[in-house]
Amino acid sequence: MEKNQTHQDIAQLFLQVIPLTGRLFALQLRRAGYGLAPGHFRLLMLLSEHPRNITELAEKQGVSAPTMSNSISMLVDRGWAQRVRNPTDRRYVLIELTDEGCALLRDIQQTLQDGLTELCRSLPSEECQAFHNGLQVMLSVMRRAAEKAGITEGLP
Amino acid sequence: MEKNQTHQDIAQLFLQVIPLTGRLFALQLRRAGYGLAPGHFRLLMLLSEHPRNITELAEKQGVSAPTMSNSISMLVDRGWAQRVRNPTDRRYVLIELTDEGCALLRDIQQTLQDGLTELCRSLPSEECQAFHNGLQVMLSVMRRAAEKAGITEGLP
DNA sequence: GCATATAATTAGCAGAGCTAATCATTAGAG
DNA sequence: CTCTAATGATTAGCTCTGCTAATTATATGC
Repeated sequence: MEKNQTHQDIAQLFLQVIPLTGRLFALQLRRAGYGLAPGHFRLLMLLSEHPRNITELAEKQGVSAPTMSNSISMLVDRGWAQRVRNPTDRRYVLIELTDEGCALLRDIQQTLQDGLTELCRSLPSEECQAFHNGLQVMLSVMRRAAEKAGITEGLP
Repeated sequence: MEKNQTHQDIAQLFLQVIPLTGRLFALQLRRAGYGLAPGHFRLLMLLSEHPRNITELAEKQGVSAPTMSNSISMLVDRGWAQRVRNPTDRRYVLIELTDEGCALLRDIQQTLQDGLTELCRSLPSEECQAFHNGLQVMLSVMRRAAEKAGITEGLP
């Protein structure tokens, strides 16, 4: 029973912190002025690993294929990605980041990272450590959740 | 220099785990079938504390007043909230949850909580503890971030 | 008592999500 | 070999969440 108590506490904390964090993430991204939605940041990260096709991206992102197709069109229109038809099976369209797309991702990552690093700076080192450990557990938990939800995670 | 290394690690982990978590959160909410966006969940939580006016909600949520007005209209149309004019200053509109709105929030909270509790069940107890500690630090960090970003946080 | 400030809404736009329908290409059965 | 399935991507048409600019209603203050 004691352990279930902890699980409840975790769930309650989680439901407080995640929506807040999500709002902040969206807000920072909006203020950065690139017109990127929160989901597109992850999309850029997926593409930065290696080119992928629409269907795979849609699955990994947990959205429908038409939605992904539109998102990619947006990235292409802005010069951040390009469509490449697979010559051996011409049904497939491989999406790859352009140099500008890579630069954009690096830029946004750097901005967000700087902000967070700044926030961590005033943290006592044991809290820093706790944050770090907690994030590691959270990542593994969320990866299992992703698997269960059918959105194959796919980041290294 | 060693501490900055930790900060970097934290930031990188954070940028991996938060977008993934956000996608999962949005997906679960979409699949729950209430037609709620991730931000609306937090909005319901804010309203469940006590009634607030549009401007205050917009600030706390980090969106513009017109956007908040529209979101509230949606909640009202679906019977989850109601507008009440403040009689002493009739410019203000206080938004309060209806009983249906409270029930909806409880319902969604329960669903999300159950899913997370289930995921935690298979976690070794020290990882559970690490997750819990990490979330506490994260909450305090995000509250400071919210303050810096000008979205006064306001949850207890 | 009238100008100004404040709270909320409306108008009008872009973009992200959906389903259903369509187009292009490949794979497979006869 | 051809003609039907299946598969991948897109288009069409909708809803909803964001935004800014403009409008309406109410209070405040000189």
